[in-house]
Amino acid sequence: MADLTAEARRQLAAVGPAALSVRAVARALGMPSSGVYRYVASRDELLTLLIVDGYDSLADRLETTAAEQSGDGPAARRRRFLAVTGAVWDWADDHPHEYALLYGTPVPGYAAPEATIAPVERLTAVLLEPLEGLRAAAGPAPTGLLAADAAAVGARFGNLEPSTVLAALGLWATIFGVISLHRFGHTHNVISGGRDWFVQTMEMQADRLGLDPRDLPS
Amino acid sequence: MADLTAEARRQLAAVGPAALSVRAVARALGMPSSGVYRYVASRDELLTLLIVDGYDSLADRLETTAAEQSGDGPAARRRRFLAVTGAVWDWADDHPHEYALLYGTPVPGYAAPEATIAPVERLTAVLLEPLEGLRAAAGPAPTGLLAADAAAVGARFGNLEPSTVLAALGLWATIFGVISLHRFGHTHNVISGGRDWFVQTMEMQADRLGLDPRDLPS
DNA sequence: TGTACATCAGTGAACGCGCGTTCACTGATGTAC
DNA sequence: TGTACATCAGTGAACGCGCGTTCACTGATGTAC
Repeated sequence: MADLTAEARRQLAAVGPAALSVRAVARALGMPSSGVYRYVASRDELLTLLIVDGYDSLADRLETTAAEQSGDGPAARRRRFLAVTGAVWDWADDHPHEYALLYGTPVPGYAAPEATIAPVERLTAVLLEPLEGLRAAAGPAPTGLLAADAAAVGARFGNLEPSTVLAALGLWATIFGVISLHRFGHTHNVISGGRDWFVQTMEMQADRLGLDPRDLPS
Repeated sequence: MADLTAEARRQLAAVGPAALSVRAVARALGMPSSGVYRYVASRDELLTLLIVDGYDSLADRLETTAAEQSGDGPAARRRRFLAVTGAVWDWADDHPHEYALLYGTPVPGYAAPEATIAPVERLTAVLLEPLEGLRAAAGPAPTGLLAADAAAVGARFGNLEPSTVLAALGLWATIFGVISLHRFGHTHNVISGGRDWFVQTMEMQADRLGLDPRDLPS
């Protein structure tokens, strides 16, 4: 079973989610294609396994990065914020097909299973943590339906204010927007240093969110 | 030929880019599958046609929206900015599969052809136009490799300052980040009113970019 | 310690499917003299 | 005005492919008495 997921991961990295086939995985395992069905009910279930696996891999990386940049002051929070967001970029760079599987076009007819909830929460938690306690300059409070959504998210993750949640949702979109535009080919002939763009955009976001800019190296 | 692209568009809207097949299009046209090859050299070329078509469709919509919101003052610019960005959301909402084709995972082994350059420039122009002349509060200037990129983009589209271009690139990422996260299923159980989120995020962006908030209806 | 039986990992053949693409062709339309 | 020829849109059969999935099975491993 471990061999199966390991091989599926390898195939995914090699050919991408769309071209991943049960038969190819079985072939690489030296097994008839039917053998895979002892472990997995369908191709969709195999993909689900890989999706959960991907979120876990990304969350692991971010948690490790956050732990390396621990500290309580505002400067440490800013440093951690930049390190963690940068780690998202780097993970996507190291795992382009996994990134596409998680954040690209969903496979048709596929509905995210419950199994993804837990690792996604880990992700959210580690991305939001540096923003805890922020109240200044985060921007306007959400209104309408969004106010309730923001309050719910804020309560679930470290008691963030609704205005901070709204700002954080914008940050969320910006992180994955920059990475997706880059990974999916929209920056060709526009931006030469993709990571520079990401980093400088994240610094802008840190300023916007009111993360302390003082006491930074260089 | 017009029938062909029209039918291909219809198929795309119905089944999505991944499932679009030469044979299905031919079938719908009451033609043997080989007939399509008189007009198109391969499935890839058909997809390219649809991509260019998609960009044109989106650019048309944005240009129309911009024209409806013409005017020169700062308030008009802000109104236009919000209308045009909102039109991106609405277009994606009306053409989910086209959106996925343009901004989702690229089809494997596919390289954007030159034919997409022109419509993408139209898009860029209409999105950047409301930002012309902005200098205040747009944020820091880009550094390193990105400075040259930003200068080039700024010169090509209405003489924007590098700092404005950097801010605009962040805007670009935010627009498509919000829409992609929403369209690709990441806001389930998080955000109930997708368009509200988009609109309020765009208002935040307008503030951030220094687009005049005065004189707005309500 | 030895036998009987159940469990379970893996086998191999087969199913039906739809796909992209090639190829030699037919028959109608249009043009040139 | 009439004939000869070229162009070209569309035809139909066939190619080889890899896919997901089912099904009845074999043979080894482990457990119970």
